[in-house]
Amino acid sequence: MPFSVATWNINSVRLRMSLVERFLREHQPDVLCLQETKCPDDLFPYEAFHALGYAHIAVSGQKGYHGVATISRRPLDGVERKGFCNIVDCRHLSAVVPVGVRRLRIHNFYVPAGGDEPDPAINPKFAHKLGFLEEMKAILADTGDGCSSMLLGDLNIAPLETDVWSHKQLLKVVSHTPVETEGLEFVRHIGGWSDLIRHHITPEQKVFTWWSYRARDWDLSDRGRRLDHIWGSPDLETDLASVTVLREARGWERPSDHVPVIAHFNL
DNA sequence: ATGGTGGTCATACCA
Repeated sequence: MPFSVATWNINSVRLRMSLVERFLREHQPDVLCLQETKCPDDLFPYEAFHALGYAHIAVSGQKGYHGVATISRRPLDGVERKGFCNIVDCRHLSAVVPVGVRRLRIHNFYVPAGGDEPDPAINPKFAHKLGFLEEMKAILADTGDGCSSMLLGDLNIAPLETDVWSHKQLLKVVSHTPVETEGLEFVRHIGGWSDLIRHHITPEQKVFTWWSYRARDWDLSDRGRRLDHIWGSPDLETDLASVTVLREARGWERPSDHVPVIAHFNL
């Protein structure tokens, strides 16, 4: 049975609802995980999603900052919102999607960006990011309940050398410092997760999902990073059909600085 | 070494 899931840091769902609608019409993923919705739950644009056939929506939003939402054409069961680092940020949402005889738990994450200075001693935002990673080690691919699992979202870290435009020039830049890249890889390994984007696109090949707003010509300079991820329990590796990074969406009118990433499965 | 752009919510804060 074909099944697809997408992740997209939308940077304000209300401002960019027309882009979301275009994406859903053109790609029709079964499940869309949004980050940085910047939208309180009571103001979420439910109706626009319902009109496109997405009847099942779980949100964890707050005013102005952060916020995640999981939008689905199939029922969502067992919705959970985890808190991290004793801060009331809306950065996680999980739900279980029944697909045929199988059940798929989908964790939607928005990891803290971490500020500019990569030193936890002087930058509380970076300390928060490292603390968040520490607590993410508890999110396991196999929880023994018979579900396959996915962990996806804006993890704000580009772990591999080919996940950034210049490994050497970004080694001291937040998102690609060794403490972050090694930390994220540890979270992934200890949780038993497979990096599904890299399962489909070899590590030799550069892949980016984010390009800064500050570049004069993002497309020409191509100084991107792979900050958005799709991880899965190892059983999903054999079910994975393809992964699409929708680079063209960065060139849409008034774009997000992140683009959608879609994983297609045969479950 | 610096500033570059964009969103939120009304003034700086965050990315």
